[in-house]
Amino acid sequence: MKLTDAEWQIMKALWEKHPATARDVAGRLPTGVSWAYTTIKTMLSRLVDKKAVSERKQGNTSVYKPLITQIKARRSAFRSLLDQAFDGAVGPLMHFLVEEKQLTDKQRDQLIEILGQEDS
Amino acid sequence: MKLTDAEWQIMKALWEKHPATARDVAGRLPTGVSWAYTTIKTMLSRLVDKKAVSERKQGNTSVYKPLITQIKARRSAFRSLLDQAFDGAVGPLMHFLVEEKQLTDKQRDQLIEILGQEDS
DNA sequence: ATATTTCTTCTACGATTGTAGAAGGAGAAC
DNA sequence: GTTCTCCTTCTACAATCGTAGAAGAAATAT
Repeated sequence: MKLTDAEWQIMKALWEKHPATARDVAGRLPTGVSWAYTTIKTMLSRLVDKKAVSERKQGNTSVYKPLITQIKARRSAFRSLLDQAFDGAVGPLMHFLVEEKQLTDKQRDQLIEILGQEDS
Repeated sequence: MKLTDAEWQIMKALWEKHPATARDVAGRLPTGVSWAYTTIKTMLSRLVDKKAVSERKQGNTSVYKPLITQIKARRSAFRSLLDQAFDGAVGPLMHFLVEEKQLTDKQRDQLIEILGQEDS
């Protein structure tokens, strides 16, 4: 289940709060993303087609719920990145992170701590 | 510099060995990816347009070189994933990795080791 | 009842992506 | 010198993506 950039915006809004109407979604888009109401509806319809979202009529108005979890979407996006850019392996990614100093010292320490919590 | 899926394939071939002709690139695509020769040429042209690749005529034949490094492409892809799927922060990604058991024990230990090598 | 607002569905349209054929020039083989 | 082969450039075309207007139905407000 591969989501496009715009679809991620919609999904994020939906994960934050659902069920939600198109109007609700509009209200939860990050400031800076200001799509026409119908744009949001189009996106939602496409997501429904893809079975990423469910739609139910509440009177005259559609109410939407995510059908795929954020975890699942993350897994898929992560997999794609790994396969595409890091030879499909976590190792190269880790090297990248460390070498590129994408990790601040604080983050690194934090990470070590996380990793230390055996089976938390 | 955002690369598409197909463009990544071409770039990977080019990073592996360059300068390279379209024919060279063809020879280095993973088995399973079997594009028409002209498809590869089209991709290369688009990458030249994007200034991701340089093109130089060697007699009648074009010879290509990557203009952006793999590191740079990785950075960009990584950034996109982070912003899109992990609230733009490394922390959530790490949590994801650990919680999702995307890291095997061995990888985790390995990672801890990498992180331990202060300023390597 | 009428006017206004708010939804919905349908249709559209340019840009990008993946994929490749057609046509022609140039070098190589015979 | 004619035929192959290989390379180039141009053009194409369907699918997907980002974006949204038009038109009509329904609810709400006056």
